[in-house]
Formats: sequence, C-alpha cells, structure tokens
Amino acid sequence: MEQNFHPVLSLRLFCGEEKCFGPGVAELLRRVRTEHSLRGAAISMGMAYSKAWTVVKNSEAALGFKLLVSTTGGKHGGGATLSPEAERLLAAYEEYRSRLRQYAQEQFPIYFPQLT
Amino acid sequence: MEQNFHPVLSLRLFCGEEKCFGPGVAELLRRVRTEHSLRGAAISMGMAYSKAWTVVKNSEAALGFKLLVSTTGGKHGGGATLSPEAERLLAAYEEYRSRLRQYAQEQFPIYFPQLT
DNA sequence: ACGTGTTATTCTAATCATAGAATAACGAAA
DNA sequence: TTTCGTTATTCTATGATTAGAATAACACGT
Repeated sequence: MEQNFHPVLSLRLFCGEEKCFGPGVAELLRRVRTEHSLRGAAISMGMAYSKAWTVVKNSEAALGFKLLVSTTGGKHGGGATLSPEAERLLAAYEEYRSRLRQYAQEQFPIYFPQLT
Repeated sequence: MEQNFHPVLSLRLFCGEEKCFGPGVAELLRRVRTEHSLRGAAISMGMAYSKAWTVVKNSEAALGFKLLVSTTGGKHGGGATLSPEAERLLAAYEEYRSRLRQYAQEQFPIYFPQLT
C-alpha cells in the first residue's frame, strides 16, 4: 500500500446549512483574475461557461454579495474581474487552506508512521 | 453573510494517483463495526448494498488489502467485521481527521476575523 | 431437505450532473 | 449600422452515478 501514500484535504465554507464557497468557485475566481473573463476561466479549466456561471451565481446567492464585477459589450466583448469582497474572501480562503495543508503534511507521519 | 459561517473539511487518502480511502468508506466501516453487516451498514445510511459493496471493493483494490472479513450463511445469514488492518486504518484516519478539524476550528477566526 | 438472511456479483433502470446549444443584450470600433 | 466577443439565461441532450432488481452461494437451525 506504500506507493506514495498521502492525504488530500478539501476545504469548503458554509453559511449555515448551505455551502457558500469551495474549491470549484475558488479555482474559477483564481482564473478570472488572470483571464479577466469568466468564459476564459471556464474554458481554461475545461468547464462549460453555463456551469461556471451557475457555480458563481449559486455562491453569490449563498454569500449574499457579488463575487464578479462584469461588463458586457465593447471591443473585446466585455469581461469580469473579482469584486473587492471576492478578492478578500479568496485571499483568506487560500491562506487558510494552505495553512491547513501545511499542518496536515506535518501531522501525517505522526498518524501514519509506518508509511514514510 | 454572517449566518453561522464555518469551515468543513474533508479528508481522503491517496495511493499515488488513485484515491484509496475517504469519508464514504470510513462511514461504512464505522457502521459495519456496529451493525456487524455490510448490508446493515448500507441500509442505515440510505445507501444501496451494491454501491456499498463496490465502494469497499474499490478501496480494497487500491489499498491492496482486505477491509472486511465476511462470512456467508448460517442462522443470521452471515455478516462482516473489520479486518485488523481496517481497524488500524480507520482509527488512524479518525484521529488524524479529528486533529485536523480541531486545528481548522482554532485557526478559522485568524483568517476570517470579522465573522466571529 | 428447507427456510432464512446474509455476502457476492452483475445488469438495468432511474436519477442526477454536466456540456453544449440557443438566444438576447451589450458597447466599442470599424 | 455591422461586426465582434463577451455576459446573461434558459433549455435540452448526453454522460455519469446511483439505486434497485436479479441470481447464486453459503451454512446454520428447524
């Protein structure tokens, strides 16, 4: 069983019962930041635009604020950028997640000693 | 957004590329421990027996050892218990997971201060 | 022998998730 | 005013997941 045995942990945030933020939206937002477009973000991760749009919309609904500031029309057709709240949320999510992953990495050999 | 904002983290273990253990199998094993039967475990969590069986079988294949010691026939039709390796793995998984969750709980207000 | 309730295994049917199409709106530039 | 590439939105067709049926084997008790 020893073949590179390792933990993977996924983090999602809930507002009460309903999930409001997780790996999916996070990755989309990350890519919107570099693509300056939701469509570009979706395509770059092999996801249908309609799905990406739904994911963002659901997250926004659960959170109660907008994640994307988007414009339509214009020379390049428009685009999207992260709202300030989205920037903050994504930053916190990423730092928190990386902290947890680091900790998970550290603790792993303690709980699974024979596999290192 | 403040309505009981909280993190949920899920832990799964990989052997190289393929997932070999996660929340699904873990919950099944936990219930096999009290139900003394895979069927009972599956039913108790509203899962089809065939699915439970597949889940366990896939996990066993990825891990390279048996998770369940099962008997067929007899007065009560047979049943299943955890193999010693499964007991150890499940115990380690649960302790590790609870440690990570505890840590996540502690760190949360540090990364999401305005929400506590 | 037979009934019982399980494991084991495969197959099919139904459900769910997702991709992709279709359509409209938009605004800058040509 | 037409073209362009996006956002926005809904709908449908496809694909993946899952539940549940079906069948066999098993061994104990009656």
